[in-house]
Amino acid sequence: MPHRSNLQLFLGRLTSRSLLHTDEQQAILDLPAYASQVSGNQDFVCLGETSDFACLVAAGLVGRFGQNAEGGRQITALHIPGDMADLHSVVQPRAGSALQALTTTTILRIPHDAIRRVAARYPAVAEAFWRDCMVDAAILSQWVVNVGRRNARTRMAHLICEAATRSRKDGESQALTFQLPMTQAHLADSTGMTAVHVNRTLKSLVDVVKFSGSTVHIHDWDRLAATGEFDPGYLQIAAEPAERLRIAEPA
Amino acid sequence: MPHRSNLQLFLGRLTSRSLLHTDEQQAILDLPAYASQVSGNQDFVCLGETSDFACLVAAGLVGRFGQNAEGGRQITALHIPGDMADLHSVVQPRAGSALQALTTTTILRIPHDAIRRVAARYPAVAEAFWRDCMVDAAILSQWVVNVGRRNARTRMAHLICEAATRSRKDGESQALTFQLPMTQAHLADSTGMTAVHVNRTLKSLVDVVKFSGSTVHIHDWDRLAATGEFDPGYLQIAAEPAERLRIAEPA
DNA sequence: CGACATGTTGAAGGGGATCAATGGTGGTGG
DNA sequence: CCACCACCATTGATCCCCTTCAACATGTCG
Repeated sequence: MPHRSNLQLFLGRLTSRSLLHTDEQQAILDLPAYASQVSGNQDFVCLGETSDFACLVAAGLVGRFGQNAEGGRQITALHIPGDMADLHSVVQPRAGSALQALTTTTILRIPHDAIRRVAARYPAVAEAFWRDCMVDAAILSQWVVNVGRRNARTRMAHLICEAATRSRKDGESQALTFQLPMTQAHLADSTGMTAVHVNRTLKSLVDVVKFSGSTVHIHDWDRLAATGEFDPGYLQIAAEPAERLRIAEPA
Repeated sequence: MPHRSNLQLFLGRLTSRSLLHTDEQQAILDLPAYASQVSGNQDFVCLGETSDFACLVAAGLVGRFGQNAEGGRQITALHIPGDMADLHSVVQPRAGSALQALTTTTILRIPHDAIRRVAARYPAVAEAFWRDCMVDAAILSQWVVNVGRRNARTRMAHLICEAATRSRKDGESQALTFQLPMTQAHLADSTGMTAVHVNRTLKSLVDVVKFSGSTVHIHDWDRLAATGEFDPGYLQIAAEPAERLRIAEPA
């Protein structure tokens, strides 16, 4: 199956927080997936739409968008490759916000039916799905704090720290260079700022972090994390297998 | 059992969105619950703490709190009676944010064990729990938009509309008077503003909505909803039983 | 009655928005 | 191969929403 490696990436996300047996892992890898390309700044899930599949990001970058009455856009979540952008749609099929590709993106559509079948057969998988959704919620909660109670520099630094940490490959230490194909307008929509002010803020951070095209170079992680008031705990990235949880069918 | 009516309220929340059979409903009503009082401005779940119970709000008001480095507080969620304030803790026992009573509050502590047993025995209940958590996430997502892309008047109006709609009793139409025991400082922490500016903003809304102590009087719902850009869809309050979902064990 | 939380009001300042223009850069087609 | 165009980054000038600080009023509860 050609999509195997992408499902593997998603499985890696799950197993970094939840303990799954090999048959359960296999069931996830065997999920049917239908690839499609979406070009930048194009919605592939629209507000209010009812879908019968969930979207796994295979490559590129996806943003969840909200909007105010004047048309001002606000990104409420970012999804990088390996993320299931709308796993919640399994349990709540009517989309409460739009999903848009921020750059050319490949997504795998996975039918809700198939996901539900796996979740019904393996309670530990259902639990892992639920937990994954709750990590997204924890991130959302941090974003409220970020936008509500931090100034521009801190917001921007926090966003970059989060993106860097989430981009980290399983087992690796913090990468100081990673891909983040966002324009300054996207950064503005993520932080509740203006594109103009994003530009000025990035300039003020230039000796700590630097964008070159779609790759980010962090020169001083400690300083970036300090100015971003960043504590990675909420991302629930288990360092040790022992920290991974399994509630279903206790041994 | 003395806590029966509170569990009934929680059950009502669940069944307003999910279809549950009578035995499943009964299992929820039979959950063990240990009441405790918390006085205002007092944390009862602390950041980073690992808990083995979830907290059902029986009376009063609860806020989930985040903080920035300078000590600025940000409320990221409000929980009214009938809400399980940290249902997510079932699947993620380490608290990512603090829970604080905003006024004198009664909470019922329900052991994770018991909740897990019910969820394991009745998949439809597990699904209802998951769905309930996703409604909280949808609210969180709206808060990001609110704080990120709306001005003070709109923010405040939106918050009040949301509180009013959530306070609505099952089956009733929109109440124009309801309890919301929050100080202006609490409102400020919920909207990412200053207490001073909350005061001025409320004054500018005075012919649409008015606080008297802890009760809110809405004089003109339509105008309040319009200035708050409020669309209740995200709260997923099913008007018709037919809109309620059940995925497990399809008929 | 006194202490303390909460609400109210004024004055001044700033962080970020807004508006507008210019400079890069990559893609595309003639 | 270059002209053109769309998109993105950058910079300056001005404005205003909201913050900050400070004082005072009001209420409430021991």
